[in-house]
Amino acid sequence: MERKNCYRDITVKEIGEEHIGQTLRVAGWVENIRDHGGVSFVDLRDMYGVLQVVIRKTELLKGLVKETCITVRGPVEKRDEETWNPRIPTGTIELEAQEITVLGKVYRQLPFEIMTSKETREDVRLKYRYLDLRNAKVRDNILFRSQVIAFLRQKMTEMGFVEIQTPILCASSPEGARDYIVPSRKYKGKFYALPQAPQQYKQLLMTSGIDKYFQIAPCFRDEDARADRSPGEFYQLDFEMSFATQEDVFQVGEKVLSAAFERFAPEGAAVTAAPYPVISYKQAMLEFGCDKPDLRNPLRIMDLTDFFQKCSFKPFLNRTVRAIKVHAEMSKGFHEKLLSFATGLGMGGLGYLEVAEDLSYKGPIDKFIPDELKGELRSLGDLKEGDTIFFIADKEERACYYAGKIRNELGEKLGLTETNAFRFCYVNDFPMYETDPETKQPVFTHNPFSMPQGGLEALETENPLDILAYQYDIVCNGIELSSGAVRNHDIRIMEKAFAIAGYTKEMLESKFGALYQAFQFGAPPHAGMAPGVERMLMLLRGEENIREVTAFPMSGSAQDLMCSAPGGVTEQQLREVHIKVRE
RNA sequence: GGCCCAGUGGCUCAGUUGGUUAGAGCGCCGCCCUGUCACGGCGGAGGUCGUCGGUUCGAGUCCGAUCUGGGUCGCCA
Repeated sequence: MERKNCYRDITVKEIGEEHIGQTLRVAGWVENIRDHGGVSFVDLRDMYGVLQVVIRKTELLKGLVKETCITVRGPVEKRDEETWNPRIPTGTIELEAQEITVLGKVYRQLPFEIMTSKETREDVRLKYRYLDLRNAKVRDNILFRSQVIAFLRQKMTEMGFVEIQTPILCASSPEGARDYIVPSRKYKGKFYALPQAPQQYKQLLMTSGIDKYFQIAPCFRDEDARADRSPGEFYQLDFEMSFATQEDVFQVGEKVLSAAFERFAPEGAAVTAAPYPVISYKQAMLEFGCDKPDLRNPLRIMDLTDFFQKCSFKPFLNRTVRAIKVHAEMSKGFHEKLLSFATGLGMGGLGYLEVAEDLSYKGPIDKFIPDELKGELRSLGDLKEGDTIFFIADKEERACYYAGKIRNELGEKLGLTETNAFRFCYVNDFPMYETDPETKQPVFTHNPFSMPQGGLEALETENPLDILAYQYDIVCNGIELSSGAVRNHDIRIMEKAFAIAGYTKEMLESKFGALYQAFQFGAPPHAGMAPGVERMLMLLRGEENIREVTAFPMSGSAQDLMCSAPGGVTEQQLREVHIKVRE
């Protein structure tokens, strides 16, 4: 039991039938008042739960309204059995108030009702977030977040990782997202930047000889929001390991994520056990139509481009043809809805064939498939009686994209996609470079600090677009949880890699000076990743919006509606940092 | 920056083809009620319909602009 003081002897978490007969003091908020004239009931809420307070001395009700902060003293009593409330843990007891003291008075009408705050307009909730958080349903996500973060810390520490805080005020980095910048007072015209990720610091820690680093790291990016992406700041479970290969990182990632998901997933949820399936970027784009495969969906996309070049169906000639085989009952109405979904995406149509009992095909495309090729299609698609095979044809990139969308739609609408499951995989072998559509020159696809596969030799001899990077993502249920890479720790390979992307040695030296210098002094090979904390929490809680797992979120347009940030500053503050705001 | 949706008492929403004094539920205030637990009953207050401009005899409703919020594309190495 907590130490007693003038506010309370016990919390609602601790109080129980064992306290019946004792006179105790409890503190909290008035969640509800039910006034029956001679007797009244107050639901007293603290962080842990709700306790019914009975008031027989009517004068004690005076001054109480919903959400008044009070302390109550009186005997704990057993309720008559017919008045038990099975919906709360304290439902068999109540406290009879002998004395009530108001600790925090309510002076104004509340902007919304606490118990139903989630139904209120979001900007109003955010303006009064401290009231929104009084709602147990809202608050529980934040308490849950605390537990998950504590667990992740414990797990990483157990695995020998050292938590190290890296700077919040650091140098602006030219690559990546837009930086939040902070003007310097001491150096006129110079700026700090808030870190988009502790990327360079953690690599420098490896160079320092720290073997395994981690951090629940705040990251800041000045980009526009999405439902699953806060504008401004978010947290990553950032970690990095020396003398580590891709496989070593995979083992740590799957260990910590499976442990966390097994511990915190809803009752009965299936969680992928380590080791996770590893899917190459190329395979993901083919079989899933995107680089974020949702493995809850059993359907796979196949490529029938070559086959259809031998057939006479004109819309499929000189097109990439992807196909999805489904074994499920489908009504005419289902096909109509699916077709309108497809055309809604921009597709010209959605052909399909049904496999009949005698293994012949039913569908308008059948007559374009020569009889001698019908068997080939059957074996290519492993087609059986009752199967339906859908065809998606377009230019390669479109066909790939559409096939992915159709796969998702089929999986969901036919009920094939698992529910209450967390299906993880790694996606790896991302291309190192892609072509900039404007300049037609190679640019880094993802992280410029990744090690190219094949090292210096590949950079010197191969077409840059064919070079793969030791770059990988963790994907869960179609959501990218994390990116990571084996880093490029060799200064010569780095110079070459940046040269291909159009950076001179001088640019590399000036923009990434610290890494460039550090890697000249015996840098160890190292690798890591950084799963997003909010993404994990959203998955675990089934929340669609990142604000629901953040205590004090900004609005989508990057404002703190509660504290009015960003806000103006005084002329003096501006002068001190050498800034004049243009009208 | 583009596109889509929304904005009507404190909250959630209704409001027909442009036509009387803009309604409901919850909350709030007052009174009644000795076992409720989203208690119940009776009564009451509370709205320049986001803002500005236009069309019209007349605008919550139609048009234009703008602000705010949400979603999304761009963006997010």
